[in-house]
Amino acid sequence: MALDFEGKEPLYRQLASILRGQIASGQIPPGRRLPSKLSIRQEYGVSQNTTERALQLLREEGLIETSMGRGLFVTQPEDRPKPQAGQD
Amino acid sequence: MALDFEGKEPLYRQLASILRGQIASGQIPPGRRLPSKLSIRQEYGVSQNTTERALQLLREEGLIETSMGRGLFVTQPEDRPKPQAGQD
DNA sequence: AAATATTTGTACGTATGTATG
DNA sequence: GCATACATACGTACAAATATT
Repeated sequence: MALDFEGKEPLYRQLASILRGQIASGQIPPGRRLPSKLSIRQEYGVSQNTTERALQLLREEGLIETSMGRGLFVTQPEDRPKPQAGQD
Repeated sequence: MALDFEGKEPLYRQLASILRGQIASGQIPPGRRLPSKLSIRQEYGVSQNTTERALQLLREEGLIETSMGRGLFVTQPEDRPKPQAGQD
């Protein structure tokens, strides 16, 4: 998956969608660590800010938890809140 | 109210708290427009980024709504979601 | 109608602090 | 002590929607 830099969908939302998909599909299973923010940034070619915003969305959705100095982790499904409307 | 630039509390949280207080106290009543992001930035001496993050918190809490090109508005209390824990 | 100003939204880059390994 | 990784914060630029002149 790659970002559409020309599209109207904001990059941080696109990035969030991609990562959300990887979590939903089990490609990155619960408890597993995600790539570091630096890796994500480099892989998708976006800024730290954009990466941060994307991750914050996932954090709000309860899909990931961040552990300072350790990394980003996929939450256990039973720990996730009920999804509200409008998260694609 | 002013920000404590030396304190350990992040500036964006401090700023959010101040604005939250102004809303809660009725100083800025429901339906009323808040100062623009530029004004906020200038008044408190923080960056756009920091202002944005503070406002995003309030947006998540349902205290404000933003209207592109128009401004930031205090939501009607009946439109706000039940407050979750940990919003000081 | 048209140009200008205001205001929010997105995005970049950079620097520094703090926690963990 | 050093490397890795997340967190906060700064400044800047431009796009998009709205309001004003």
